[in-house]
Amino acid sequence: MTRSKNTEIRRAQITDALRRVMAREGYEGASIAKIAAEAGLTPGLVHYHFKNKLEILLSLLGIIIGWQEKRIERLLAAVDSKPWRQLCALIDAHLAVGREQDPEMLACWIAMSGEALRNERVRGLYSKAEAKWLEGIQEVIHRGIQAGSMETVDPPAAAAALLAVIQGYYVVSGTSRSLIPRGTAARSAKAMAKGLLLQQGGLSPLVGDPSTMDESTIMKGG
Amino acid sequence: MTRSKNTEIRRAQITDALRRVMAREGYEGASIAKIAAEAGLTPGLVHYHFKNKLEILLSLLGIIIGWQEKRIERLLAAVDSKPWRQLCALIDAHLAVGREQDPEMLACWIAMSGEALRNERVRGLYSKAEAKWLEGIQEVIHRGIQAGSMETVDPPAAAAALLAVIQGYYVVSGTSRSLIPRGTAARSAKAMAKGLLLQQGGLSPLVGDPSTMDESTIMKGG
Amino acid sequence: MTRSKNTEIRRAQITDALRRVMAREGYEGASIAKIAAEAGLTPGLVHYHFKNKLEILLSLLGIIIGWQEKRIERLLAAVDSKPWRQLCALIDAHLAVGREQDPEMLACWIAMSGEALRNERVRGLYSKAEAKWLEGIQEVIHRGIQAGSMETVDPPAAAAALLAVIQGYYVVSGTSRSLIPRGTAARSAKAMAKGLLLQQGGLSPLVGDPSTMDESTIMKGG
Amino acid sequence: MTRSKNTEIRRAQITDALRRVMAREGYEGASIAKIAAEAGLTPGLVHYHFKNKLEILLSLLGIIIGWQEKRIERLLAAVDSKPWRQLCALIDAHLAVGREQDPEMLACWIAMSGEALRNERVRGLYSKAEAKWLEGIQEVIHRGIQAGSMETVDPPAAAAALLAVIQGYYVVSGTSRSLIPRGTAARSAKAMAKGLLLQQGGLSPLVGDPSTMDESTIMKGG
DNA sequence: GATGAATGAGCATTCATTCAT
DNA sequence: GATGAATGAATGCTCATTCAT
Repeated sequence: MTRSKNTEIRRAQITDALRRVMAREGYEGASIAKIAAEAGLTPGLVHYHFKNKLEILLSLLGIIIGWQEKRIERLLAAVDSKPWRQLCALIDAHLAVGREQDPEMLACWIAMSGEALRNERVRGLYSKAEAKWLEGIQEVIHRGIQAGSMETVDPPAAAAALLAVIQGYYVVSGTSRSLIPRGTAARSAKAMAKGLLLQQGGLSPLVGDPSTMDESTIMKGG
Repeated sequence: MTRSKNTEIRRAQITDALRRVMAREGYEGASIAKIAAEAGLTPGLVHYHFKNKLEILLSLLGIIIGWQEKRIERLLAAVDSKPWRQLCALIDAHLAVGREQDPEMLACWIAMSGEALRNERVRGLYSKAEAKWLEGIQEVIHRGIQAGSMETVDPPAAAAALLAVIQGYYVVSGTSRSLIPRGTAARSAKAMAKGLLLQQGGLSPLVGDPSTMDESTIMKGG
Repeated sequence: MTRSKNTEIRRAQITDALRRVMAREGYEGASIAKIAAEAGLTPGLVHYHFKNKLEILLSLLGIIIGWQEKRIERLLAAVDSKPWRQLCALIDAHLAVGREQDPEMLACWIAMSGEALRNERVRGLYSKAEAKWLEGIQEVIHRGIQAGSMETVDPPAAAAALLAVIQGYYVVSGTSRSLIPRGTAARSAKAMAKGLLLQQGGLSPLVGDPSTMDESTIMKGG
Repeated sequence: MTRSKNTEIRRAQITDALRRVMAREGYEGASIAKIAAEAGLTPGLVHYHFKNKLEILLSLLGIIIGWQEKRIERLLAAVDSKPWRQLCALIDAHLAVGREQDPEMLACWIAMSGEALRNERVRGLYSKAEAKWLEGIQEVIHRGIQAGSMETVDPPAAAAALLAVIQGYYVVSGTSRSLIPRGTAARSAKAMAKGLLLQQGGLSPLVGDPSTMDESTIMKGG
């Protein structure tokens, strides 16, 4: 009696199984049979709980977005923290050694980017996940500007740049791990954030049209 | 008597067809039948010129690497150019509006990253392409340090960071184009390069252990 | 609730369909589509019950071995029978007119010998089937020697020779049926058994090195 | 000019290539491409010289028959030889250690038996090859009977039995080599020939209807 | 004669999905 | 809810054969 409606449990099992299989074999490679086996269920049951394979992927994306949301909320909730502190915490949350994303999720994320390219619904949710990231970063930048500790002419561009940095480290570390010296990702990301969000006097030309920029301009800035 | 060979032409046709189909449908989705149709050939002929599907992918990767190589060589050949100029040129070559990678190639590149995760031979070549990028960046940084116009404690890390930025912009612009304000990629990337390669006095703590960093330290730097 | 299994029934259907198709078209000629059609099933279902085509062949071989085993056990179980009687029964079981192997199974057996040449797993099982035959023959010869009614310097060689006779009649009758006068196989095989297992005084030189043998030696024996 | 009409050379090359490939891979496994490669030719050229794959097989069979014919003619030409000598020579020619058929031809022969089962033209020629064997054996038996050194109520059956022995040793040694003790084939075959062709007084019941035969009958014979 | 390109049918196998039980 | 059978379309690939050169 009371044990009816285990639907949610089953859906979670299946979604999580997709995550693990997809990390190993990609989305196309994650057959219903493999997902079912990974979840300890039968293929038929998978389709009882999900209309089709795409729905499982969307469910997984939804869960990832939820995690993202919670993580960022928690970080921003530390209201008393200074903006730079929060930004560094945000970067560390994604890139710091030891606290690094688990490789399974990383492979999964890269695989999803491929699906996002060609499926509108996946792209919608994937964008939403990236947008959550972006919002968090933007919020911190906004506070930094308010507090006077950050400075940029184009806050959305700066936030997008930091998002790109994080995504970029994901892809490169997933596909050619050895190219990134161990433990440098978070540190470099912070240095780059500094470049984006601390305007040094005289350096602005560098940020401007590169065609008008020459070595001497830069040297002056340095 | 003996019929003349057209293998190279056909291989080029097929490879290019894969590029176009893969941009639309991913690697798994690019069936031999679709590739053949795209190239205006029959499926059997595709296998006459390529041992299997993977070989077409590797052929495509090889071509991309060749392009990369040439592009970077050309940029670096302008020996008289100042390092910062060269670095900006490198960044522009990959990210500047107008000269942007064609979207087909971009989608293709993302799809390949997924294959690189799972297939050793693809990963090998993919890494090689990334390594070519990296070499170019490192070469410029090296010159910049020699010339005294750049400064960093960890050149390989800085180069890797810039590689990640480029890859990151690719992925984000491919999967959620609207998140990146139009025309800001190259500009932001240069600002971040500045953060990496221009050490401002007193700012080093930011680059160091974030746990020892507080707001005041950063302010001093700015 | 849970649907009942019919795998064994289906596997038997499919295995038997292979036997029939293979008799007509050989192993390579027995496509999954043909096997499925012969069994009244769909090709997909064949692969639901068998991992691949080879497994169907091995299943068929296993069944044949089982039959062999039972037939021979039954024959030998007649313990009180005299060895020569048992040997004749064994020969009759394989070669006697009327009780002859069904032609389908015979064609199947020849087709399998071709696969046994090339595939290790098939060869292993095929050998096992032949070894079962051999064991039966050897057991009877052993009893014959014990009882003093049979005589040979090399029992294993004699048993192998009788195995070859049986296999030989199979192949010849399968490939050029008219060459063997109807109804003579079992009779001739018994005469040959006599030559192997009844040592006549003075005849040994015939069995020895043929180079030392001349007509007069043989005549002495006869 | 003079070098035109190399057709026969090419046909021989191709036929011989089929023999080698078929020994390794069977008839179905011997693709035109493999045959061509083995012969050092191009696939197109194979079809210039042979209408289709079957014709190559028939050509090969024709050659084998020719060999058979010559071998047997040579043996029988030694008219002065005594019949038992000739029979032993015949057996040795096929089964004796050292002079054994080359394994390539043996595998080839087994593969052909499979094709003979289902293709009428192959079966026709295959039978013809076996018939040549048979003729040789029958001729020797005839001489033996004339000379009084051999004795049998059914010469064709005896000849067929010896053919079966030879074919049987081929198959068994091809498919499960270890079952036949090394070097015993020819010796056992001769012993069996003796059983067939030397009627010992009182033994006839064994050769007759087995249902009328009992142990005592046989013991009398021994 | 000879080459290599091209075709089209066929192959074993995989798989998302449906459905009877 | 849950199972396992069943389907049918697709996939990568092979191959005998044809043909322009």
